[in-house]
Amino acid sequence: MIMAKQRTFGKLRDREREARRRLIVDAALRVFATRPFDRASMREIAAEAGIAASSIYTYFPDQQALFIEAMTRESAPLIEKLERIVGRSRGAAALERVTIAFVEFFMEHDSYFRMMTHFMMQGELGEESARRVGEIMRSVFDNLDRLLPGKDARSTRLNSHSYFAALNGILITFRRYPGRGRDELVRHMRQVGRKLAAMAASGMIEPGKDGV
Amino acid sequence: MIMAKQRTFGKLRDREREARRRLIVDAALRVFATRPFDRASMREIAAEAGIAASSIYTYFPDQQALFIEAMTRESAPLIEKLERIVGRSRGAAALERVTIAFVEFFMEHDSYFRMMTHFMMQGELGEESARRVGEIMRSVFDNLDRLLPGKDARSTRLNSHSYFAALNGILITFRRYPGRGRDELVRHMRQVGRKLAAMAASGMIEPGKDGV
DNA sequence: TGTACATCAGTGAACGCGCGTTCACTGATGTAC
DNA sequence: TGTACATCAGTGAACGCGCGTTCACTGATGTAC
Repeated sequence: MIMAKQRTFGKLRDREREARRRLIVDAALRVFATRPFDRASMREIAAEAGIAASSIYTYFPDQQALFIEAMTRESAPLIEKLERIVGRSRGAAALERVTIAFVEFFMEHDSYFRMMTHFMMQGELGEESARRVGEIMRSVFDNLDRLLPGKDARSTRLNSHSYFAALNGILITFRRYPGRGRDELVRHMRQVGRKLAAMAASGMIEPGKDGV
Repeated sequence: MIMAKQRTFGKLRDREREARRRLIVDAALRVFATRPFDRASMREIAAEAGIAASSIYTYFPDQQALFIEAMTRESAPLIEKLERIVGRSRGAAALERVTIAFVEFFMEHDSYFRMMTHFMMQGELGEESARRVGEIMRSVFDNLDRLLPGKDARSTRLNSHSYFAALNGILITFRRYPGRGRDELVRHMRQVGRKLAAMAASGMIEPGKDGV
């Protein structure tokens, strides 16, 4: 009996702990919506969550762990969106839809994009962080695989890698291209995206394999 | 006479000033070879140049100006390399050569790549800085234009933008892909690059326009 | 049911650090007469 | 040629800032008897 009771209390405590972690991550995401993630301080996130900065360390070992958690959370809707598109269409049209979705998503989630590229570029991640970044990337690759089938699994994956790189490049290169307004840039990125999608459709998809 | 003398002295002084600016930029580049540019402090660059940190401010208004100058300097050999390739070859082969050159150059000039993406992404550059970044990008576009002619000037430029984005994406995405060694990654990036080059060659270059 | 004790999330203040930049000053060099 | 003065590159120390993280402590809650 005592054991059972303890277990129940333990579970409740765990659930509360989880809930509090979530609140902190929520606060972090709200702060990230305000400013680039690398200018979001622990103090500011704590203030947004209504707790002391030191309290964050009860739930996360350090800043990077919190950031990675926030990033993982924010990636979920993108992955779902890609799955939905890939689930109901194929071929060049689907590729174009994925591309546009990618551009729009990252324009809406600026901090996430910066975080993702930051973590992809800096390469001094802890083991766990590297694992989680890798996992997000693989989810994207898996979806692209279904749109860009090559002559075998290896070649399919290479297609996905190449196309993902191109997608990233669009955002990196033109998100802040100097001297143009935001709307103009979004239009331009869509255009570049469509170009790349068309190019990939004609250059990558093996005839008769696109499942349409 | 006096005027002429003054002018000569003035010129000499200007030349010396230029030479000293160069020495500081040289030192900065040496430091950038050691660590990511965003961890290179003014103090460290000054130490490398053998002067006091405060002396840098005699030659550059602030850190960003120095960094942009260093970046501009470091971009010169890349542009020259691209020009050489484009000058003596065309079509799919040239595109592949450009792609490989791009990958190799940025693997050798890590800090430059990080700086370039940093400045492209952050978008809060001063007017002069934005102008210089834009200038570098345009130099690359101009060279790509000659390899990716479209049906008109507008479409040619769109091709170049798209391909440049893809090139950037390769580096961003795979330069530090977790769990792989550097050589393995370079091989992978070359492979991805060749894939994209082939794709662009078949999807972008208008038949009869590639000048081969 | 009441009381002494244990646990632990949460806190504010402080630590230690590193940074870009400013500023009063120096000393060497050039200028004027 | 010699002397008083002006210029200005270069300096070291300090300013002011913001940050991630630690730590001794608190007070509320749960536990044991």
